[in-house]
Amino acid sequence: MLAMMQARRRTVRDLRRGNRETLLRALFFGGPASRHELTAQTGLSAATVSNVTADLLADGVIAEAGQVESDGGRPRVLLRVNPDYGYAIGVDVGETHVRVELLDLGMNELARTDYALRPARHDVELVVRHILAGADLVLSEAGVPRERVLGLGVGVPGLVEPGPEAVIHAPTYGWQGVALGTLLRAGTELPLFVDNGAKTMGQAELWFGAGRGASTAAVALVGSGVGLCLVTDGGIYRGASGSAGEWGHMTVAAGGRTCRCGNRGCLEAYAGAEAVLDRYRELVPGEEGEEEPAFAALLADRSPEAGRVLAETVHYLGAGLGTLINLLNPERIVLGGWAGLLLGRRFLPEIREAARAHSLALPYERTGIELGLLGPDAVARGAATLVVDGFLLDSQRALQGV
Amino acid sequence: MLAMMQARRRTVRDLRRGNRETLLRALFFGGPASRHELTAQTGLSAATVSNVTADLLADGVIAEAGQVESDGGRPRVLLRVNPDYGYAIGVDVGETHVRVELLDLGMNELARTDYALRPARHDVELVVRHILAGADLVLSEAGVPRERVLGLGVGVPGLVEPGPEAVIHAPTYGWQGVALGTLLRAGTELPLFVDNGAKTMGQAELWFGAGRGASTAAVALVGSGVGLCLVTDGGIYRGASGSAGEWGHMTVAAGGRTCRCGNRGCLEAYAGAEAVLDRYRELVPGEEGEEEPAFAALLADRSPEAGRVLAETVHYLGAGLGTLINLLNPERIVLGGWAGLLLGRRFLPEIREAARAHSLALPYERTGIELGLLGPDAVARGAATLVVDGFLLDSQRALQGV
DNA sequence: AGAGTTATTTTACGACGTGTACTAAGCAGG
DNA sequence: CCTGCTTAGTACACGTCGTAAAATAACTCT
Repeated sequence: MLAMMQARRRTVRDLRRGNRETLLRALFFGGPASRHELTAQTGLSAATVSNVTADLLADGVIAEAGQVESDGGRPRVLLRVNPDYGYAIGVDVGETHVRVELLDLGMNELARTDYALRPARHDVELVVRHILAGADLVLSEAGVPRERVLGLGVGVPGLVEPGPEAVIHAPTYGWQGVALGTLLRAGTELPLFVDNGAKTMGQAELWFGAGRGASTAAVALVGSGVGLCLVTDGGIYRGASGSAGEWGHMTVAAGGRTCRCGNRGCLEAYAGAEAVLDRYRELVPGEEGEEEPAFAALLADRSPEAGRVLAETVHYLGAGLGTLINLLNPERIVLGGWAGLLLGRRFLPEIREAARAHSLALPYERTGIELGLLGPDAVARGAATLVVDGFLLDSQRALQGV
Repeated sequence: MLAMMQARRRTVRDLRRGNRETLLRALFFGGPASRHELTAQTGLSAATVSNVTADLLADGVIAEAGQVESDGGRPRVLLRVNPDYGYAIGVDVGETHVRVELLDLGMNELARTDYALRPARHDVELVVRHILAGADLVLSEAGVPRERVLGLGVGVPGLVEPGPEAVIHAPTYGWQGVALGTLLRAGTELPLFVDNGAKTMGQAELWFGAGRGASTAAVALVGSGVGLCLVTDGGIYRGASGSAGEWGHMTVAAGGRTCRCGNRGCLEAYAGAEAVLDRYRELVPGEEGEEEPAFAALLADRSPEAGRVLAETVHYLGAGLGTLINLLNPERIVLGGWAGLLLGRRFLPEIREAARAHSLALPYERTGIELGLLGPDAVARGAATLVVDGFLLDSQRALQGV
């Protein structure tokens, strides 16, 4: 019922909040800008820009940043987001480590710390302790007072149900219905933002990487497994219960190989690094070693067996990408994740060709397929962007309750 | 750049427009309601409801609709959308006919007409003439003056690029870059809304059928081919260039059967009625007849061959649905289209089971898979809803220019 | 120093939504 | 018939908002 009714703007004060947000986003993404430029960028009148920026200045959210000389007129005063107004903590709960980063509002990294995770031992309590200890550590290391922290963002594997409990289902970790939000809440007062790691990485690429400027995109995270972040209208698309983007388990070969999820013919069973290495070892038996070096070695291997496995991988990846293109008609697709980047660096033209072969001509032409530009920090960085996004949405309330 | 900046509310008048829209949608979808009920439904204050409804009443957009007795107080005055404020024309350009319907704002059908299309002869000029003649006919038949028509909605097959030209690419029809919008514009002044038929059907199911109340949904149109309407935030999702939802050509069996699109392993090559019949005829040779009776006969056929073909169809359909569930995490999936309804009536439990087998447990559980509730008129009816949606969005401007 | 130019801010104004007080319109009971 | 009582809807004063126009600020150029 409520569905098609949509927009729920109410009072005239929402207007102010919205325009404040618009201006702040323009400054955050558009770098330093003068009030004059802001009127052009936002479509607001000069008076409103002046008015709202005065508020933002008074609150300390933005600051003046020098002037720009003019050729015969009053010089423009540049404005920018005050990097020290607040800070965001981003956490990446990965397969082999928990990484904690502290960023200011200029997205400068102030401190970081890493905790190694023994493979296949992902005790939830331990991870929670790492996150909380890491947050304490980076804050004290950078000398940032806790009350200026806008929040703690966490990128985790698996399905995350939105809400304060942030219930996680990550079979690979043995996490079944883990309420990470509740567990973290017991140890910190900070606002929490928990989401799937592919989604946080996706927002990082969208804001600062290969997804810049796209309002409709898909960011693929190909690592040991396969994840995805769907972007619609410039924001992460989460679906009805937060699990949208489970690309890795789409069926690309009905009745095909068995996936670790139990089904058959999943994309992940063909394109995930673990599965690729499995397929290779079926052809050329060898001992199991660490995944990343083994995958790199496979890419360097010029044997026909390696070539066959990789060609197959590209083929199925293309099928998966083609389905994304057909189904979602994205403006851009970003290929990321450590395995995705390794594959892409060598095979991007082939991957594009495979995607073309598995999609309709028109949407394919409208889609740019690019490699991710952010390194291995993208997940933690993206987790911090969740925090920052909340701040941009309502900068007035952000630090009030603390 | 502009992507993450989003909301662009500007002036205080947008507020009014938005609240007017909210109220009007509440009345359109929530049936007759008193002002008092509207305050609860919309969250607006009683004063604003009174104020805005006064505007709407003055404009004739809504009307009073009797009273409701009370148990000891002033009785409520019911308000409803004035069905005769404006009218919408919906057109379905189908495989075998062009259907034109005239609806009032109460979504009552006032008139309709059909033009048969000889199969495989879909001359664009002819279709345009049918549409224009049909519009004239239904208007004169119902005695509706042209200046009270809110627009002409058309559901067509294939990819539709948004914009006034409404360029269509429908290989099955031999339509390559046909600017239907331009062609229609030459023959009528009415506001035009051209979109893919699966999308129009989807919005019809969303508004009045099995999709009611869902804000995230996928409506599948399984006919001779396979189409889809994706719904996000209660509205049709179109992607970057309008072609989102090309579900029929997703790869479900990499390297599998050749599809009429030229690729291999497309869902449509397994689940579209044409392909199903082809597969059956490979097992049991027979002459080609009309598709719908042949498909119905196949469903009635209890031979092992028929059973095998149908089981396979259900299997692949389930793979396609499972991918939708994984990727989009919809609240609801509606199975429609003539072949989809025939299949679903007999095999809905099996289809659900196949979808379950091809998706992750959690999102599957959150998704309701239902049969479409609207009959063969859904495409035309949905085309009219495009018009109505435009009216609800800005009822003030809707009939002004005419 | 004065004219010219461009960037902000101030001012006056009209539009909006809200809360409060008020009016309208019924019922129950004497 | 009249007196409370209840509920629905409206009028009005108020504070907020964004805007256009006018004013001011802060430069450059001559």
